[in-house]
Amino acid sequence: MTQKRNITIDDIARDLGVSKTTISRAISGKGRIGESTRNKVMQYIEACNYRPSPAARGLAENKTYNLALVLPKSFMQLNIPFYRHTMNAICEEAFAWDYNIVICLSTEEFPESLRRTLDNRKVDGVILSRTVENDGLVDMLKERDIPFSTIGSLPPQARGWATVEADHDQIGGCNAFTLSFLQGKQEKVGLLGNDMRYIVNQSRCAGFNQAVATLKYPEECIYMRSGLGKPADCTAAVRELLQLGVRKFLCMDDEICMFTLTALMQAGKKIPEDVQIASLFDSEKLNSSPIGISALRFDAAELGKVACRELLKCLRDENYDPSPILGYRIISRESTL
Amino acid sequence: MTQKRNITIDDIARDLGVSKTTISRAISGKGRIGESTRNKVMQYIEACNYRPSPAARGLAENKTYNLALVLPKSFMQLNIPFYRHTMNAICEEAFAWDYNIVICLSTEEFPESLRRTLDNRKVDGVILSRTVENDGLVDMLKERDIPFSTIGSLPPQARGWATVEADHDQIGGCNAFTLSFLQGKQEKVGLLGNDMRYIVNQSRCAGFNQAVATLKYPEECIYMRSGLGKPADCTAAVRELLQLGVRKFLCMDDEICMFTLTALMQAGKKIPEDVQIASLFDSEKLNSSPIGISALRFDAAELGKVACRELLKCLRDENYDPSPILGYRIISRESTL
DNA sequence: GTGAAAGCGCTAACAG
DNA sequence: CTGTTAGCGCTTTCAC
Repeated sequence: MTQKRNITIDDIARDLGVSKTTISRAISGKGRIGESTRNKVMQYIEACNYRPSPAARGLAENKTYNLALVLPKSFMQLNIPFYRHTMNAICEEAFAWDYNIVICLSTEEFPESLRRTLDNRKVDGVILSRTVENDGLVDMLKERDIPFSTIGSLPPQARGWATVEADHDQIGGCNAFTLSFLQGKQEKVGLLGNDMRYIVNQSRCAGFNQAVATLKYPEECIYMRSGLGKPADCTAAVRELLQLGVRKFLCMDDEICMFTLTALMQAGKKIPEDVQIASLFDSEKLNSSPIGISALRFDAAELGKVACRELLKCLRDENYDPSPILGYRIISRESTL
Repeated sequence: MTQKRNITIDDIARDLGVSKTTISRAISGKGRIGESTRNKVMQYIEACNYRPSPAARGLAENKTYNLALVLPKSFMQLNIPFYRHTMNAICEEAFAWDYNIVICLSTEEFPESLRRTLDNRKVDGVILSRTVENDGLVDMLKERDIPFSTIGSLPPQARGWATVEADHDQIGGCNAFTLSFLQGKQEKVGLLGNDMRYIVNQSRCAGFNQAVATLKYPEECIYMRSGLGKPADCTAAVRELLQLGVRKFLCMDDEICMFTLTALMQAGKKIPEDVQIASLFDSEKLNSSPIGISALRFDAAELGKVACRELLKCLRDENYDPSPILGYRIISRESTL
């Protein structure tokens, strides 16, 4: 029952007794065309359920109507809510523009997937799902001069390389959050984080530093520990800080926060009576905590959506915002009462 | 520094003083071509870093070199390790064949994403990441006669509709696992699951039933409860079964298993002394249990890989296995000692 | 406002 | 073994 050959623009032109140019114009809306002919064409198209071939259009226009979303392989191994939410939003936004998302599992260590996708000219633009220091992928994109947007800010030396650099107001948010976390009597505070090569961690750190500067917090009351990706490392750091008399634990992300919480509870600490804990990134992971954790909330989905949308606008030569900044919300829960 | 226009097959033909057909043949390997000319061409191509345009090739061959991976939106909201692992493997396999994966977030309730991708002829084939009863997506694929493979078996009435129907030996695995779980003295057993419209749950149930039949387990000792997607529902079911004297809890998947475990511990039961628990699906989620949970292990990544590979073989007109079945492993841990 | 014709870059008969 | 030629389906000058 399926027609062998797909119906083409020529078929329609013949059936309607007009030229294919006219059909093309009716569909694209470009060029001048009579209202009546246009309606006639659109109706016919609707009736026979015609769809232009993107391959042919792509060849003629030198476009693919595809965007690459670059995801680190670790996204596949670990449960990282942030990536899921951004990916979801990106797919939805792309759909709204009649674009498709192709997945590239690439990092600087394994750039092949993205590289070949670019070599093959399979996409019109790229979305980088995270930003890292000295990212070879960014260099690759810049060299080839292909439009791309980043989720998260680029490091200072690469500022402006991306077509779109979308981020939350990490610094402002972390500044405000730290300010409220540290209010009241001055106590020793620990800032715990994982990999500092991630720009996002650098920004959070910067926000924190702004806050302690404002508060004129003495340096000897501040303890920073990073590289705590493994639970054991985090536990060790927590033990050490407890020993040193730290009473406030600020975690750079949700995962570190859960590690820290576990370590704190193992140490027999009562929260918030004995010690306080909070996270600079809220996520559903914090839900598995027996106690509500105060956290800074960012809208991952919105960020993905914006990163995708502005890139698409650029590809369409519309006005776009090259560096959209999104807000934050401070969520207060029992852990800091 | 980037050459404005991409280098084409014609450029090479001209530079090398041969026809473009020759170039085409050298690249594709199809048709006869002299060893020496071929080398000459390949060398030149290598030197100038030429890549054929997939858009042009696609137009000529009526192919896209893209595959769609259909994922339920819930994948984006929930932490479901299975999807992550299959997706990872699928992307890798596609990469190995120089194909790209485009993501369609679609379910029967929201088929638009897949539908439009097909309407636009953006892909050569489709991979369905799960199978459900009466899936509208399957009908859509079959109607359009587009090659597709499923991860998981199709329901009986749709058997054979897919190009490739890849699955683990759910029935055999669940049979064997149940047999070993139920060994020893005959006790009341509960089978807990979520949505029975998923074919995978039906298969697991079938495997379980085979086992109890073999063991001549009396019907009044078997308690099945399904639709336990919400923790509260699961807890209620567990309470009820405990009341009824059930001592063995077999869970159809990792999530239900964690719910059940929590409910059991809340009820003050000691495992495995008081009650035993096991899961018909092993995953990293079970790691967050304080006690090792016996489980049936399937290799999600391998399944995704096979589903992708066999589909690709089919698209290349190579011999392929339309219904690959993968094995399982029984993992014994403390929960059933 | 509409049409003719020349591509876009590659594949695939069909000759030689 | 290699070249000629005619598309694939759509966009886009440039005339009319």
